[in-house]
Amino acid sequence: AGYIRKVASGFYSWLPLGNRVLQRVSEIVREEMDRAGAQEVLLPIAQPLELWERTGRDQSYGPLMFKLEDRKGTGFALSPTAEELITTTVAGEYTSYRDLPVNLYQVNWKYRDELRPRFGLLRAREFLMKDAYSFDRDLTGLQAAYDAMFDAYGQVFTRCGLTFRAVKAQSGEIGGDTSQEFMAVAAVGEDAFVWCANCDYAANTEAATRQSTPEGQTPDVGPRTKVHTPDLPGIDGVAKHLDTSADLLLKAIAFDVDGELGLAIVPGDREVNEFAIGRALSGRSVRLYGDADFAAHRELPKGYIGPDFAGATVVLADTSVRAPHGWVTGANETDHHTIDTVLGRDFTPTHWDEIVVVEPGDPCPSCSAPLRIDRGIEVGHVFQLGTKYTEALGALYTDDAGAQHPMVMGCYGIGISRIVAAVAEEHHDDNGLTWPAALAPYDVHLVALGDVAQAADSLYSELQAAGYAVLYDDRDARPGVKFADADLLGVPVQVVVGTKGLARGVVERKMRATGDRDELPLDAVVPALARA
RNA sequence: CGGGAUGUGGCGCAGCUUGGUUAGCGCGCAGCGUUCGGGACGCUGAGGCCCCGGGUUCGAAUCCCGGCAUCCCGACCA
Repeated sequence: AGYIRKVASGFYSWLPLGNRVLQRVSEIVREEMDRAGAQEVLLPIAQPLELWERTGRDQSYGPLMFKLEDRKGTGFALSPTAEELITTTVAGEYTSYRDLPVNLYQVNWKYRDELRPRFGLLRAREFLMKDAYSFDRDLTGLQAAYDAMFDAYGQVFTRCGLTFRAVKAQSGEIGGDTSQEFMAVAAVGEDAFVWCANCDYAANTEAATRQSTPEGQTPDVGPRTKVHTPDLPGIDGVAKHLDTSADLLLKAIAFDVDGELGLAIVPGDREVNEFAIGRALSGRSVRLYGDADFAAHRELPKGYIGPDFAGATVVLADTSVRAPHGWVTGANETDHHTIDTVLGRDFTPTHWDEIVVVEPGDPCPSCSAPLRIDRGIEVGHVFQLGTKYTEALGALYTDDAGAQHPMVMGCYGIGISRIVAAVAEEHHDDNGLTWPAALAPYDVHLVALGDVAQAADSLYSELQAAGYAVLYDDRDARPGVKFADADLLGVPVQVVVGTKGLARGVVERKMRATGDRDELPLDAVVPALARA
């Protein structure tokens, strides 16, 4: 429809129509940020690499950053986000408890050299983002700032016409503790999220958990018995060979925890959530074993590790392992499993938690109703960061007793260019776009048909004088072309001035989204539009 | 980074297997004419380093080698 044009993978030019939509989203965001008490700033996109070295994120962000050098060889990065720069800025400008709280935001281009840009604007390498950063004296202040931002975000997405859901999130690279994502519900979305139709629980798949299983009775089964299970790759093969089902097997997934061996124990039909292991062992560094780890630890019988493996210092079991079964598990010996393996008698986990990837139908952790999974586009994300950046970069304030403390920080992002794509995804039909009024590039699409220039010109002026943004199609083209183009561009209200109607003193109005049409008196178009 | 595919006027594509006239089609664009309320039609015309660099050959869009770019799946990441 001529809104954007691709320049390179992940880079887009915004043409006149697209730019107008982008500006409208930006203005909505600015209004809601200002209303929430934030102040707009504008930071440089090219930022000294030295700044990123101070928090170590030049390494952890690494290849995701576009880097460049000036003529003297000083390194810069194109901003993928701006925690470092805003924190040093605040450290230089605000020093007293009397200065806090403060909340600064900008609307600016961000750059991330994604491994695989895709889906047009949904995952671009250059994208317009609103990033806000709050600084408070303490956690109470942070919570208030976070809540205000959360509410403002809801306003923004509602005004943009998106169907969205706020979900509990994993913080990821940015760091910090509490965080929530705003997902625009869309089948093309890259992210799956879990939600409960019965209560307000919602979380992305990394953060989602199911209701825990209570402690059960000890099952009445015979002694643990070793069986020969050669050449049986995978859980299903073993289950079939032993004439049982995958959910009665236990997987023992090896992971590294601060250099020691950990095992994650889950039923054979479930996947381990690596993030959940990290949460369960909070404070410790966790990483699932890969091929290189098994190569370095020949003593591990890969594929045949049991929950009682002697070398493991941490045995973290999903609570569903409490179910009273005689489990089939690895025998800690290649080509062998054991049957009738019983919790408490044959193995004892050191830790319990919810560590499986949630699947549809699992019980909701807060109300036990069946959970559902949908896909969405992440259009916003709010974080409670704490003092990770303010300590590293020296953003301190002096309290009323003269003591210094790191400021308590939050950060809040909205993908503005991504919203444009998400709204287009939700608001279109076979003929083209059907913009919500708040985002449309124009309020009215005025179509002149035939020899009506005088009437159409004056109506155009009249509408503009009344404050409407009007797209005026006065081309010398056939009616069908004009109608089709008007539908394609998706301006919410079409006003058609034609010779037939003009003879009766009327123009036709068509609502793009619904297709509803009616006639308006030529001399009362503005008041009629105002009533709608 | 692994797998798959594609690069030919502004856009969408054919031609390549089997090398050989001025490289073709649709849309779009320009001029003229007829049309004119749901993507009209006729005539005329403009517009192409056939992704780039090597090579084979009398001759390469076509065959060979090496790059680059783009898209899709996955891994990864927000």
